[in-house]
Amino acid sequence: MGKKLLLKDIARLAGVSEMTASRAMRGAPDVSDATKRKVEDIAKQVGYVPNRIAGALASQKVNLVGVVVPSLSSSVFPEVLSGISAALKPTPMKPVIGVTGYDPDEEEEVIREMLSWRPSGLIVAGLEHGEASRRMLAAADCPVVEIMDTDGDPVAHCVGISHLQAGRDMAVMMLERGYRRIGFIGTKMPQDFRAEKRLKGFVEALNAAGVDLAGEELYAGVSSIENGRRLTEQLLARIPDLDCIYYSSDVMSVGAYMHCLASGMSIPNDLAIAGFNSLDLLKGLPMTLATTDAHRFEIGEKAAGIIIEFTDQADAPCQMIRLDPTLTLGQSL
Amino acid sequence: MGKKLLLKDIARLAGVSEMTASRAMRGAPDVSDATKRKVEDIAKQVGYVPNRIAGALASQKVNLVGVVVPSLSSSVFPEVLSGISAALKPTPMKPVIGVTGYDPDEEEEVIREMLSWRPSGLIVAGLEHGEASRRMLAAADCPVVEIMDTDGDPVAHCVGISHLQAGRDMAVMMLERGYRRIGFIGTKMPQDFRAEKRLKGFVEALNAAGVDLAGEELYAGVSSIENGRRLTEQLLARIPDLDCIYYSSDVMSVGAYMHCLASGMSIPNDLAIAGFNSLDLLKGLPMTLATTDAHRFEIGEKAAGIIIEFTDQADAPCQMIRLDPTLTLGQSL
DNA sequence: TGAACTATTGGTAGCGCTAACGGTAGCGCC
DNA sequence: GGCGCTACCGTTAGCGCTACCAATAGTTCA
Repeated sequence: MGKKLLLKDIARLAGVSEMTASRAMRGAPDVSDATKRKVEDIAKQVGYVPNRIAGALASQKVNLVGVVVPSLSSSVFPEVLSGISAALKPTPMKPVIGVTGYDPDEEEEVIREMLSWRPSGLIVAGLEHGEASRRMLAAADCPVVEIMDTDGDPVAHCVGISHLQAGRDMAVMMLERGYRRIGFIGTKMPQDFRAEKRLKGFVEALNAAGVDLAGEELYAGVSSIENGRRLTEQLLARIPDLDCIYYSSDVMSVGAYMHCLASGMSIPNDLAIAGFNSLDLLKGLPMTLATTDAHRFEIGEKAAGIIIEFTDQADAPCQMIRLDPTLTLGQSL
Repeated sequence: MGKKLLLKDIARLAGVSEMTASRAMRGAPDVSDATKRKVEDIAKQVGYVPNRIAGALASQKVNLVGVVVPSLSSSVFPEVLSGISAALKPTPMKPVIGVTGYDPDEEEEVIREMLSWRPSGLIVAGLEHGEASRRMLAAADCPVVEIMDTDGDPVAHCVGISHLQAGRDMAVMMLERGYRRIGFIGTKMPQDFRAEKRLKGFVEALNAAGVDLAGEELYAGVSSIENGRRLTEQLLARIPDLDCIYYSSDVMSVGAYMHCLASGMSIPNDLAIAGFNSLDLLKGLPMTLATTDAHRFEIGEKAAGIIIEFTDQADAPCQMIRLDPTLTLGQSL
């Protein structure tokens, strides 16, 4: 184990002042090439790793961007993260991930934790937060971006799609294709506000056409193929004449597909299905399933872009970027 | 935006010294309940968020555990993370995730970045690292745990399974079931050392029984159902008499299943398949597929346990925890 | 030649918080 | 009263680094 190398140690070894060593390490200007090389060589040789805690405190700069998401287990947020990473690549900033597990209290704690490190920016999924969380976000002295969703009242900048719209679009599409006995299956339902909004928009558009939602299964647990399959079976047992089901996630609609495969039902003749998110999972299936692309990568990219643009521009007017959900019909509708 | 509230501000507002306010905020002892409550109330009221950078520098304590993984897009590492989070729950430590994208240079940078924050511990996936990375890990003045894999020469503590063994076990199983024309399909193949080890053990055990690997597809891209399907088709086109294929991942074997569904092949009669990792993805399929459970959650738990156990016990002897890969036969072999 | 520059280096003073220790008050006890 | 407690609170001195200015040497130019 190391014996705690400090900047002053490598300064001494290099025969320069601490200040010069610091400049050399950071690639700051005003250091001769020779000195810089010497310092760097010595640092590498002895395995010096600068203490950023001290550096950050002294410079009042932390090149980290907090990213607060509810979950990493589906590929939804990892893809948003890819977008963020891609956009941050040419800058010195790095993303730091916090996971809330769809729990508002946990979210509050994660946000507090993030802000306590005084990041250069904060990206938070969703518009729904506890009172304390909202206050912290509003009072943060770094740019804050709320992502994924634009239906609501953002505290700060905002990049996302309208999930109400996504739900409406899907309803219209299903009605157009002639379905009338339509159901909905969702997971994480009290907690996943975006799925709830899709359902709301969906039902709204159905009603506008004089059609009622024929039935729904709302499940508190996670999305999975298994649950998709089980809940589909369950809903069909309750309401056998359904001709179409809208799922809160592609993972669930794949489960439905599996149910149909296993029980010999034909899609879309016996049952039409549609999911949400345009997950990779859908690619490679023998049949393409209807879904909606929420532009996750792009959301991440644009959110990071806002952080980059607004660093040290504290009270700039808040931006709102609304992307269009893109519906794919597939062969399942 | 806030006007930069400092501890001294809330101390003044509460009519106590900075030190007392600090103790109250942190729940340190030697503060009367009345004072503590007063300080906390004021802090909450004005929305004070402590500056942990300063706190960490002063106390030389950072309650963060770095976790360095190659990817978040499959559910492999998120589940390891769950295990880590679960184990850290009762402690004040929190995980911080770094993603390398299977790139050694990126890994070096991520490790350096992590260590520069002086975390309480570091968990790194894999045993293969660049020279500089190894040096940093060896010199780190916090416990370091390498996870997933035990076949190699750990720098530090180590928790994982033997992938050689996993490969061997699967070969033995396939031979037992009577397959002789056996192929392998893998992704991320030069970079994913663990998949490579499984292949090595697999081929070794086949050879030991006098059987040669009948063919293989090694693909540099990512695992996906789509790629599993495509590569299966490709391999079968090249070597039509294969009766069994071992995949580097369950995602890929599901792709194979899709290929069989789409082309009317019967599993395991026309083709037997097996994957790896016992992903959730497999649950809910009309047929259970052979796989091996690598105990990802448990690996995360045990790794975090080591960090907890060895904090401030710098030069303790390195532990090595080897879990047993658990093979599930399913209906596909 | 000397003033005015540029390029490079060093010293000083914190950044915002906490460890460590030093008080002070209140109590019980002999 | 004095001693030894316990409970609480304050003062001092940094943590390891960097911003900011001053200083020095080497050049250029009028």
